[in-house]
Amino acid sequence: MKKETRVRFAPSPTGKVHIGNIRAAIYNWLYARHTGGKFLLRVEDTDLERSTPEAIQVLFECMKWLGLDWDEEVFYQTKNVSRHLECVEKLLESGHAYKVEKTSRDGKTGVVTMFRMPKEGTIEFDDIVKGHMAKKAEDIQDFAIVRSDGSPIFHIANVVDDIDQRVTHIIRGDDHVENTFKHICIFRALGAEVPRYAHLSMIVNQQGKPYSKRDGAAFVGEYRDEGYLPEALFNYLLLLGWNPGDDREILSREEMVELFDLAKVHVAAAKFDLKKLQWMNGEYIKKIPAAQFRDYLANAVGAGAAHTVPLRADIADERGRTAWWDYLAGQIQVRTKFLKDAPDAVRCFVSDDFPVDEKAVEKRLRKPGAKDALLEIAGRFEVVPAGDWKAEKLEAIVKELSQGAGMGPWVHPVRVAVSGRGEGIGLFEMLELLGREKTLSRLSRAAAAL
RNA sequence: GGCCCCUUCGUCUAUCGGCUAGGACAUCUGGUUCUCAUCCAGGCAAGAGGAGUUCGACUCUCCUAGGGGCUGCCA
Repeated sequence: MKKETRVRFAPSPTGKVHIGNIRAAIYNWLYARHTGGKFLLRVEDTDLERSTPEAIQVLFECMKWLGLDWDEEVFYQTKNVSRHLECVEKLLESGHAYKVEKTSRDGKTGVVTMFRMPKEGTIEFDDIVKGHMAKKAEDIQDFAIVRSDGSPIFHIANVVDDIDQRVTHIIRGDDHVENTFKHICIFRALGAEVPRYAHLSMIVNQQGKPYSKRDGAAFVGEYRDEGYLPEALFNYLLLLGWNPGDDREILSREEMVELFDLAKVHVAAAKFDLKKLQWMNGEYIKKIPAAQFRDYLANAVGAGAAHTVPLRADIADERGRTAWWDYLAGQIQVRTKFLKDAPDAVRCFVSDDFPVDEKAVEKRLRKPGAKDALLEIAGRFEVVPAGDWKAEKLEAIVKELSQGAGMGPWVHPVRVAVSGRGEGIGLFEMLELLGREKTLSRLSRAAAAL
């Protein structure tokens, strides 16, 4: 029987979750799901000074948001310290480690435990993405594994935990390649099987530099706050360094799991392109089921599950209200780039107290002829009975008014008068949704203000 | 400095010795249109440089240049 694949995502909770980091999590998760193995989460919190509970909470939230569910219990590195030290004892006994008095960079002097690197030979491994890697043992210095205060250092903790968690594949950032040569030596010294490695290239910023904390938009939570859909971020990050081998770019989670292949992961660093993420986000917004999008909007503006239509007393029955919301939501969905911006487009339909864009007023209303246009249109609309108040009918009226000269001069002032904005859903659809009464009252209110 | 890795349109990428170098995003042009979007049609745009191997090189080898990683009692 083939050994079960076990991978782990092992962040250190010293800050917010970085996009490069979360991409490593995505790749690990996909590899586990693809192989039917296990995806483990290990919190490497041995840096007591910088690790915080808040960072761990943020980590969990971000993973949950992206749909990265892990198997088994969360493994906290600090809880395995006795095992780390036990293994250090073994290394000391076998001569793979030794103690020495050292002075650190910041001037502290104390006794640390060092791992003894082999002095000759070559250390090699076959990286699933980078290919064959080799390094002369003499090029690697002995390195510390226990601090002078007795606490284990990353290298030993990381390896011992991987042994204890029975990790079979280590998929992590490129910045760990050099460590890998060291870690392989520890695995061997401990008599453990060396796992397979896959090192992922970095994601760099618009300037082509590795993301740093100064970059902004480097943290997963910021994308959520900006209104990006988790599916879009997930898909985008996946494509930064991997592709299914054909022209498909928008992939369902199932397709991703089925097609993901570590061997096809790109070796070179990839630059993060916000424009493409935005496009992808729009694609995913279009894919939201209509009813779900409609409910999101209704909830966002307080209409809730009852789908109330505050401005339309004439729409009384439940079916009519839902149909009204379906119509509105359908119009808005295709124009939505960021989910969080969509509710603003709804305000003028549910309240008379809607925001007004002064620039639009200046451009479309405070113009010679605008007032007359509003009054003229209002006059023509007034004779339309409530039963005929449909987009097609209203459009026909304005078409006739404009006599083939273009509806712009009529349409623009009306739009701003009834919605307070210069852009939005089709005007006649807008008027139909608003209803006869509200349209007429807003037109006269706007005309009176001019 | 030393060791290691990387290099195809502006960006993400396809190509695994036969290429008129394909797609997507961005951008530009045109169409649809009442605005903003959507949608449709089309355009611009790439193998870092140099040697070598080969009938043939983006693809293999070497050198150079540029970029990156590591070189901690951080992870």
